[in-house]
Amino acid sequence: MASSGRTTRRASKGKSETRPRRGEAVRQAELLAIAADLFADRGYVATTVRDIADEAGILSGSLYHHFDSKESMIDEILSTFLEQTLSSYEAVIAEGKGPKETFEGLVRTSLESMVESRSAILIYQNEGRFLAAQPRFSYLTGAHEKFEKMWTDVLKKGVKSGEFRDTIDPKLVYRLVRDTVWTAPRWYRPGGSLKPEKIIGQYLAVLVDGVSKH
Amino acid sequence: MASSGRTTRRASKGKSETRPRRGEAVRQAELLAIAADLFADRGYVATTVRDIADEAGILSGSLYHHFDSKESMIDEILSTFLEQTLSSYEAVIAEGKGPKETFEGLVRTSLESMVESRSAILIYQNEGRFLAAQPRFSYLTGAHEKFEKMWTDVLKKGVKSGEFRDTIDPKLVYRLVRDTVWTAPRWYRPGGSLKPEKIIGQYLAVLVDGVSKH
DNA sequence: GTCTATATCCCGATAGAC
DNA sequence: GTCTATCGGGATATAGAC
Repeated sequence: MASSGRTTRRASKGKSETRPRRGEAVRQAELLAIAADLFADRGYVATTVRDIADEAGILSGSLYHHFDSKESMIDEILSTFLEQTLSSYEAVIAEGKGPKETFEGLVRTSLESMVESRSAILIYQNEGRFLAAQPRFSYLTGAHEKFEKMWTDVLKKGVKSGEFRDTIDPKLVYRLVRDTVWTAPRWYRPGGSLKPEKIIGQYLAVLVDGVSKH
Repeated sequence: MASSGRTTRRASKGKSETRPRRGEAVRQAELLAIAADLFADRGYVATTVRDIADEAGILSGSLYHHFDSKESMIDEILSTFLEQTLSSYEAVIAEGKGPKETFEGLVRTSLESMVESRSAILIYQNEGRFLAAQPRFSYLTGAHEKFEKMWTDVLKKGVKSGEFRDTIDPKLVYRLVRDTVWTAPRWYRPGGSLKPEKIIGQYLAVLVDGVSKH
């Protein structure tokens, strides 16, 4: 969900709406998907609201019926993505397996999210640092800290259990792994001949072997 | 060097120049360093020529005495960086050591370049894809192909020699390693307490162990 | 080599008709 | 829910004085 207090959608004025069939939420999601692809490909600043409207087949002014601002669009995209990621990480950890399997699970779920959330990951990677400086996007820092704790906890447990080498620095290895899995969407093409399962297999082999004791 | 045919600097009109002492090249390098830091921190599109001029203590119009355009600045920054990187990779390979040592050398020289070229690496990573689509920056694709060949050649030799696992896919492992080493400048801070040698040590341990046969 | 002053363009966003 | 029309602002770049 979007950060508290924000209104992404303009307030609706009447109580009964005549037409829907497809609700406003559906239309909003369509427009957000278009915006996300453009933000990911060209960058947030370089993408104009006219670009987004063009792609949607409407005029730029019409976008403001659905969203308060360009900023609220990227806000919605990022907060939704972070929610999903946090939830998928929690699910992996809740399985209660050993450090090695949990580490594998985190790598796997991160890479798997490329298929559905490729644009959001790219936006998170490319625009995150810049946005995190603004109060409206302070939740980015919060999510970042949760992620770091989850990953480093698993790494530390693996060292303690003897499965991982005791020479690894959990914080640095976390950064390596995080940067690795979140950067793959730069060249991964959904629907291409290179399947996610192959990428996951190769990445798991290098990363798991890279931290394990032999 | 900049790509052929471009004139980054305005043509000088006279034959004898009265003043230099510190040549124009020095002043240009100063301004480029300022621009590179801003491009890296805020993004190329979000950085205005006024930002650069402010930081240099002059007015925006004055910048155009030194450079044709904002675009020629990023061009100069990127082409210089790619030249240096290519040259450092060639030096490592020319040592003629085994696949493992050569692989280590490539990782090491990439990470070491963070200290001197942090901004350029960030710009290359963040703006490269967008720029490569323009004819002026087609040399980015050329450099990219050379880098890929160098890295994958080393990986293939390691597989052949038996030092690296024969299950690795050189192209995919190359992408993992490349993304890993070029993403570290996102969080590395020159002059901070986290020394490059420590990062290099941890990264080498994971990556070399991750590809090696045990 | 820098400043003054400005041309030209395009951005995000708004008001109100339909 | 989209279009018409437009605002106010800020962008890159230029011409010429100093």
